[in-house]
Amino acid sequence: MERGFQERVLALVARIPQGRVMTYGQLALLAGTPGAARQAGQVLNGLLGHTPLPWHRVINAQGRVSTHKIGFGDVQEGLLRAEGVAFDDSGRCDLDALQWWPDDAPERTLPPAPLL
DNA sequence: AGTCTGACACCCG
DNA sequence: ACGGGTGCCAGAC
Repeated sequence: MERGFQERVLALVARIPQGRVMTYGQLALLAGTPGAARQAGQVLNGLLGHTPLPWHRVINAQGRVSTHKIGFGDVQEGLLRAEGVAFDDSGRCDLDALQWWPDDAPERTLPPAPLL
């Protein structure tokens, strides 16, 4: 049943707490495939509308939703707002404050610590 | 500081 | 075996 990458991404998405977010690149990283951010996006693209998973809690590294193309932009933003996520005028949210990392994340998949 | 562009990486059908 | 795709990053404007 294990499909590998896809299943791991979905498992991660399922764990994102309400009011928090993860990025595509982050999902790929934690799924064990750094650089496969676009594939993470493709995985999510498949389940829009027919999934119990909190797909709307996944945004891009710029802190903005990437679903406008597919017509789910407003929906996603609305769902996040309902959870307390604030978006500024340019449609961005504060990733530093809202991005969620699993507590059991291996150290090498942790966010780069500021060295200064 | 903000926005746009192009090269790049990579799983899945 | 091959190309697409909800991205990412670095560099230019």
